[in-house]
Amino acid sequence: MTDLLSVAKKAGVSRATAARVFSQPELVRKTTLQRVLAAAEELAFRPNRLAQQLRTQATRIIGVLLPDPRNPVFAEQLLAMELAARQQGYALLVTTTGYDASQELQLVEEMLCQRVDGLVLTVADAENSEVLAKLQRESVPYVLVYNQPTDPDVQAISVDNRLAMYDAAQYLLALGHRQIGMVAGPMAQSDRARLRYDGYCAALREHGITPRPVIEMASHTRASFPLLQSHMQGNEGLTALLCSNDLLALSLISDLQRHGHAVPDDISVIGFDGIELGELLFPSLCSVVQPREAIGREAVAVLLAMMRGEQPDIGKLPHRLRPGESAGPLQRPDTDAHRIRTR
Amino acid sequence: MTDLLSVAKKAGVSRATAARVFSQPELVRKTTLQRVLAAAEELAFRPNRLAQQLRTQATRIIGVLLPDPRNPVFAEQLLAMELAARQQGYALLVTTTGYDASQELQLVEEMLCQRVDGLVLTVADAENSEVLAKLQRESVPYVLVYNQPTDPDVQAISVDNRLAMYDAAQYLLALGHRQIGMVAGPMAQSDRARLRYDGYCAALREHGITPRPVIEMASHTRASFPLLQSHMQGNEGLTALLCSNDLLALSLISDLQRHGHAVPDDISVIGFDGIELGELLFPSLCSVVQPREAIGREAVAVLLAMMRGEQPDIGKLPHRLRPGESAGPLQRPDTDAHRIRTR
DNA sequence: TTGTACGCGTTATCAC
DNA sequence: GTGATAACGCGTACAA
Repeated sequence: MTDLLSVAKKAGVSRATAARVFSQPELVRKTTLQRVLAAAEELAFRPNRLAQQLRTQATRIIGVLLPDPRNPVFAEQLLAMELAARQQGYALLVTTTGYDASQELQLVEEMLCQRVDGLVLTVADAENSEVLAKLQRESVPYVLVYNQPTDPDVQAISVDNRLAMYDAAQYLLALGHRQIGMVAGPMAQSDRARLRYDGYCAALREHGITPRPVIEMASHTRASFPLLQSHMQGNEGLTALLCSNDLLALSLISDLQRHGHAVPDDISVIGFDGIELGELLFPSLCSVVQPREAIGREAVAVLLAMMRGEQPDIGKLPHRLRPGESAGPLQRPDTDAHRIRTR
Repeated sequence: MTDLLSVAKKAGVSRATAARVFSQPELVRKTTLQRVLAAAEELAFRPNRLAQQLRTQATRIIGVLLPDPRNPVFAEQLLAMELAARQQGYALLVTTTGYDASQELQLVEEMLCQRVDGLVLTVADAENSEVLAKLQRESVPYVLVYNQPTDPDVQAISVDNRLAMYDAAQYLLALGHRQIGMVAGPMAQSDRARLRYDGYCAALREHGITPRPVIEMASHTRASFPLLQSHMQGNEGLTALLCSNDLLALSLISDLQRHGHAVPDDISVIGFDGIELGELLFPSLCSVVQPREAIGREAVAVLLAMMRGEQPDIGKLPHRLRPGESAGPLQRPDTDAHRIRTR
């Protein structure tokens, strides 16, 4: 691959001049500029970013660590980040953890070796994370996304998870529901699921209702109907469910339907994240919407600001409850309800 | 950030020795090894991959270009690639095009500046693509994914799109359907959609049925019901639909349901891709499954083989038709059918 | 306006 | 076993 020196030779100038053509063209006489450009073209010169990066000690690469791109909430954020980053001349180095905290350290370490200019991370549990502990002692700027750590010193882009789920619970309460449960993936692995559970509890208590324990699924994104079944029977059977994320909610809804429960007539379901897909399905998914694109854009913006030495103090991003066909008013008990429905 | 030289000094050895500690530890006396390691630890030495890459002329980075990570088919492939790549010590530089061919060239160019060791691309249209034309003349190994170019010289990982859709159409024919349509996004932008349409046509012709023109949607992933409506009325109204991808199928199904058409009783729908989500919804999505994980893994494997100078001759990967609740046997016309269904 | 010369942090090829 | 030393390709202060 041709380098700057060959271009310089061909154009009959020094390497410095050739270099300037690309870095500070305004300092070069028009005619020589043309000559160099022509030579570069002819030799199919392609500037070597590795050398630039090594020389300038800046890569314009952002390291991204996320649990799983198959969850649309991350895919949507990723897309937004890539767009925002590119617009500022940054590229994305992407790694995935599969929600496995034990991989985080190693993956970040490798991105640091690559000298990424900054990191955007979604860790499993921000409260006790090796990675975060390590990054505290490093000088690389980093931003958490979706995580909501208690430590105010670490920059994090998220909604107010507690309040968001509180709002969702209030929504169900306003619809007349009293038997409300919450479904989540492995709680120990998710700081945000715990906050959301707090919000759920708070809302119920305000109405004099004793919150139920979380119905914990083995997977973050896939519900298991048998684990739910017992909670749905009898006088105190659930009439509404809050899910810690949309994928879980969707899989729950279809499982419910398959087992002859109508949504929302028999049971209302609310998700969390507000992924696009939810709007597009039938029944459409009622969900607590996190502004995923804004979160992605903001993550990049904040990171770039930090690189400039600024201290962007970020507040929580706004959530909103998106109504949907999956959540409706409490139905009066009606034993015939099932008969007229197909399946 | 400390470099090898500082470590060497601290350990009282030359830089060469310090370097050997990391590259060929067996060539270094145990005691000096320890000393260097200790010094490295103490100084928090982190090898600079940029320098390594510049020196060795190899980055162990794979450039990835894909349309949109929000489409699960790409997210699933991306995850598989990241895992496979990492296992071999490679990292992923990811860029997105939003199905916009005019961006492909520029994005690839930037990855080449970064000196990626290879490229994995899904282009809009492999048949007339600037990027591919350019890459022909470069020496970087690259692999197409999902694309199915006619040129046998360009490596591509895909299923046999034509045959796959042919099979799907046969499946519907076997279920008794005769009024079968195909829905797709912008055809001009998708080589694979065109092949799939060919398959659809072939199957219908075999049964003496005249294929219909594609029902073309403005978006690759979102159906518009009004565009479909006219095709569903009357004696020759459609009873089954093939979609060029799963997202389109899902949005179609929910639109149909919302407008009072039952799936599959009024109309059967088959998707293409076999995304996980399809299985998890209700009705579950009947779909032509592409082995997304295998495709991702294979893309990386083939690329690495090419880097080694091998010429991996790859055949098409197998597809399979996954039955699902969205496609069923043709129902005899029954004008009361709607009445007993809710909504 | 252009050229000279040094350094970014490695690896690799020699000698010793 | 270990140590000089030359690349890798570029940016940039400084001199001309």
